[in-house]
Order: sequence, then C-alpha cells, then structure tokens
Amino acid sequence: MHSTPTGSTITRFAPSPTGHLHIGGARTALFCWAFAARARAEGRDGRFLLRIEDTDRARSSEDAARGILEDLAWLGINWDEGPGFRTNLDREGAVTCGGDPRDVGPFYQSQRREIYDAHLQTLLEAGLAYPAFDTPEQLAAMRKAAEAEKRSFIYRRPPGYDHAAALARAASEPHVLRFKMPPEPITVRDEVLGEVTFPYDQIDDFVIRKADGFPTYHFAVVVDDALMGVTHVLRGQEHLNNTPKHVALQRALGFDTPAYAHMPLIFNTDGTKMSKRDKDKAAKKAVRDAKIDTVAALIDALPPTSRDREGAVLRSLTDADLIAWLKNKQRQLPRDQVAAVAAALDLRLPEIDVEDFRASGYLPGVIINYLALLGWNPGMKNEDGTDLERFDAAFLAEHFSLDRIGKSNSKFDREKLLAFNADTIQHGMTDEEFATEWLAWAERFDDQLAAWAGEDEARWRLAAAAARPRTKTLADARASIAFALTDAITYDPKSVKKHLLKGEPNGLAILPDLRDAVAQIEDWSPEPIEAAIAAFAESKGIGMGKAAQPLRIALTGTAVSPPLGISLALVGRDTTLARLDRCIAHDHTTG
RNA sequence: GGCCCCAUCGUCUAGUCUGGUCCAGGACACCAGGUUUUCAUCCUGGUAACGCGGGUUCGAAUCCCGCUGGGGUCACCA
Repeated sequence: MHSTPTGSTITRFAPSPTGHLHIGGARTALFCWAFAARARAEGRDGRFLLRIEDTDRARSSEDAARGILEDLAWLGINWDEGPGFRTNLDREGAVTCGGDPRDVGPFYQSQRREIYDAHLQTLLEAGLAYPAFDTPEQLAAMRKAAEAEKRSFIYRRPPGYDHAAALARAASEPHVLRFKMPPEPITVRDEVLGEVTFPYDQIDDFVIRKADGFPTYHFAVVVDDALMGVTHVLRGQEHLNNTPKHVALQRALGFDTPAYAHMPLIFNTDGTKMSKRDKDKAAKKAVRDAKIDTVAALIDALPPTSRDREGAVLRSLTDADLIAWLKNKQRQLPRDQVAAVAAALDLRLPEIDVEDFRASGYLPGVIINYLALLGWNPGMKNEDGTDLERFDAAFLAEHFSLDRIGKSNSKFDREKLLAFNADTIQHGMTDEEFATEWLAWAERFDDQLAAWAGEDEARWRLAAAAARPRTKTLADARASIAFALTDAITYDPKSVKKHLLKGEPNGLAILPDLRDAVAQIEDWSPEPIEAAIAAFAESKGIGMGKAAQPLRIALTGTAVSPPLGISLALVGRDTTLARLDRCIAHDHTTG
C-alpha cells in the first residue's frame, strides 16, 4: 500500500511453520508464483510475496520456517518480497529471495501484533467486534447441545449484550474478541468457481483475537493481505468456506476485496489425504507383513551399506517400543526411525513433503512440471499432435492463467511423476549436468557415495555416464554402478549357471582368452574397450553375447550392467583384470 | 447432519463457456510384438472413460433439472 504501482498483480504464499513444506503447499506456492510471474512477463508489475503465519505459538517454529524457505528456493519458487534468504547452492547463479522494497513488512505475523491490535481497536470502537468470555468448556457444552438438537452450532452475540460493560470486564478478565457477523448472505466471486453465496445463518461470530492476544488466522490474513497490497489470493479449496468471513472482515475494515481463486485439492491415489502419517503407516504395514517383531530382526535385515547409520537409529528403539507401535494404529515413530525401518525392509516410503521428494532423487524442475499439471493444463499441443505437458518454470511464467485451473480434485500419481523424472534424466540432460546434479544430491543424502565421488573426478563422470541412461531418480542411480563402489563382488547363481556353465563352449572356458584380449587394450576408455571385445568375439566366431555376458559376470557378479566399455572403464584396468582372474579361479560349481 | 464445491479411460487430463468436425484425443500405467551384447532406452500396435435418470434440441460429453457418488468445512489450527 506504500509504493505499490497501480495495476500491480501481487500474490502471496502464507505457510504456517509447523513442519516441512507439503507437496500440496508447494503447488499452491507455485501457482501464486506463476501468476505473478505471468504479469511480469507481460510487462506489468507482478510480485510474489511470502509471509510466515506463525500466530500459533505452540506449533510454530523458526526451524520449520527456515525449512520451508529452503524447500521453496530449491524448487526455484523464488519470492520477491518476504523473509530474506540466499540460496547458497554451490553452483553458479546464487539467488537472493525476499526483501521489502515497498515497506510492507515484517513478514512474520508474530512480529505484527501492534498492527493487528490497532485494527482490532477500530472494530471494537465501531461495535463491529466484541469481547466474549465463554470458557472452552462452555463452548463445548453449547456445541453438544446444538448437536443434540441436530442443528449446527453458530455462535451469536447473546441478546441484550451490554457492549460497554463487556469492555470494562475485558480489562481484567481473560477473553477473546469476536467479529459481529453482519446479518446478510455473502457472495464470493471466485475466479475458478464463479459466484458462491453463503447464507448468514451458516457463519458465526468467529473469534478474531485469541485469549493469548494473538490474532486468529482469519483476522491476520485479512489485515496482512490488505496492508501488503495483495491483489490475488490463490489457495486451496479447503479455504472456500472461510472466504465469506474474510470478505465480511474486509468490508468492516474498509479494505478492498482481492480476487480469489480456490484451487482443487490433491489426494493420494486411494483417495485419502496426503499426510505425513502415510509414511508411518506404510512402514508399520511393511513390518507387520514381514512378521517382524524384534528390533534385532530389523537390524539383521538392514543391507550392509546402511548397517552403521540406520543400525544406530534402530538400536535406539526397544522391542517394547516396536511392539507397542505395531499394535497401536495411532502410535507413530519418529521420522528417522521410520526411515530406518524402511531401509531394513527395502521399502520405499510414500513421499509427502518436498523434502521427501528431494531425498528420493526427484529433480526440482520435474516436480514443478508435474505439480503444475495437477489442476492446471496449458491446453496446447506439441508439433506431433500430442498434448503439451512437459514444460518448465519459464513456460509457466509465460502461459499460466487462472481460467485454465480445473475445478475437480486430483490424485497424486507417483508413477507419472517418476516417468517424467526418468525422461528428464535420460533424455533431457547431458552426462555433465547429470554428474553435477547427482553429486549435489549425494552430498546431501548419501555420504558414502559423495565421498567416493570426491576420490576421482574422472571416474565420477564415467559413473554418471554409466548410470544416467538407466536412472529414474537420483537415489536409484547408485544401483547401476554399485559394482564399481566395492570389490566385494558376489556371483549371482542364476547368471553363473546360464552364462558361465552352459553352452558350447561355456562362458568360463572363454574367459581366459578374453582376459588376455582385455589386457592388451591400450587406451582404457569406453570405445576402444567396446571395440576390443567386439573384435574378440568376432575372432572367436561367437556372438557378442557369448563374450559379453561372461565378462559382465566376472566384473559385476550379475548379468546386468551398463555397456561393457563404460563398465570396464569405470572399474579400471587393474581391478578389471583382478576380477577376471578371480572369476576364472573361482569354483563356480559350489557357488 | 447443515452449508459449500465437484463429476470424461485405473490415474492426470483435452474437448464443455461459443451444442454437430468426438462411435471422445493425449500422457502415465498396463498388455502384445519388434530393435538392442545384458539392463535401461527406443519403435509399433492394443485394452480402457463421457456416473445414472429425465428434459431442451433435427442433434448433447457439451445446456437445464433430479438422483447418486466424491470432496471440503463446521476450533481461542492455519
């Protein structure tokens, strides 16, 4: 309201810092960002601002707020105004978010109490708000009575209410402030849903200031949006029923009503809400299905690579804890323990928060893309006639519009997200880009891998080139090059039987000559290695597979690996020859 | 339960405002072939939807009504 250019488009995302950023919240933030960005792309003033709604003192935390800022920044959803934040991604192009060019802050509601109090005072003096002294118990009783009569509970100022007396009493007694709802229906104009009218008898005299002196959400949001010059409120449909309250408040305070756009909600594929508890539920079900009921059994089930870290987490759990958790549906385990349980059972937990998707190895650009498609659609075609659905943030900034937001709720399909992620990794980036992304991921989520990457840069590039074509997420990339991470190769019996012991001549018989051929290779890099193996097969008059598979088993222990040229290059000459020697000498008949 | 919102393949959706070009198109998933030294990729083909019932109209996925179904919301949480 200070130096806001007229004709501005100002949107905001206003999370409550009570936990990580939920994927649904990320979609809301994305749409708000995109709408402002579109205005800017058209040469108008567009701003996306971030405000932290921390009026619930018990549940809010500064840690959570920071985490949300970081998640948003990671996704590339940068805010123009709001808490300051610098993305210190080691890569080029560090971005600074936030700031307060129009002087409309602070952006933490807990720091805006005088502002709310001033507006509260206006309302009080105008008789549009009034103190109420009902205790929680009394309110509960009133609700119960209403329920018994099968009508919904609507709080109204009692008849004969003495405003002056109440004000006097409020000076010394704990109380809340309620808004005197005007006796008329309220029609909300929504950009997505159209006009929606709410009858007066459905909206009660809601609380606008809590007994602790903090404003409620309804009051703070209305005051802040108005004072911060917000022109468009984009939020989830769960807020539609709140909107008439906000409109009434705006009228009482003399504020303009912003444009509203309520967007459809996102659910799990089974129709349930996407909730943090889903992870706990999934872990619990897996433990039950595996019929495990001791911590020791869980630790035993841990793969060697996670023995240390996850093992330690699990040891902090007692059998009694475990059984209590298993028996009680309501009971939840701490986040890290759930993760450790999942590791033990090789279970992929459902991702809920942005941080989960990040840990699972999804690319921010892909998440943005997929999220945008949930409830919005560009309605455009590709040149080949298929629907356009792969795009980036820049595209959104250019084409996003409220009129293409859908009305119906959608289900979050991780399969499609995964397909998008795999497609981007495999076809939408170079080996170099992948090497960089993968390393950044490892540094945050896989210490061992990051350390290995740091040992040899050239080797890391080879690893990236080997893994990329068969990678769906940054987290699963490791599996395709696992044979290079360790010398502890175990031979897969089925593969050995099929490719080493069967056939005329059998693979094992071919290996010694192949070993010699490999030893002759001068330039130890993918193409020459590949060529040498092909030449060897030809000289022996055997098919490529006849030579390739035995070699693959000698190198990796299995019949599956990246193309041999790159696999051998990755492992290195010495190790390759050592593994060949070991395979040749190994007694495969006993395993 | 009151109020409010919504309704196209299993899922995300195009098409609905401006009825006919839609015996409904795309994507993911799935199924069947093919390419490939393994895996992955890639290519080709296929299965699959307008919730139901009434209207209006020459004609309805598209407009209207009802039903059914799904969702949201009814806090001193946001």
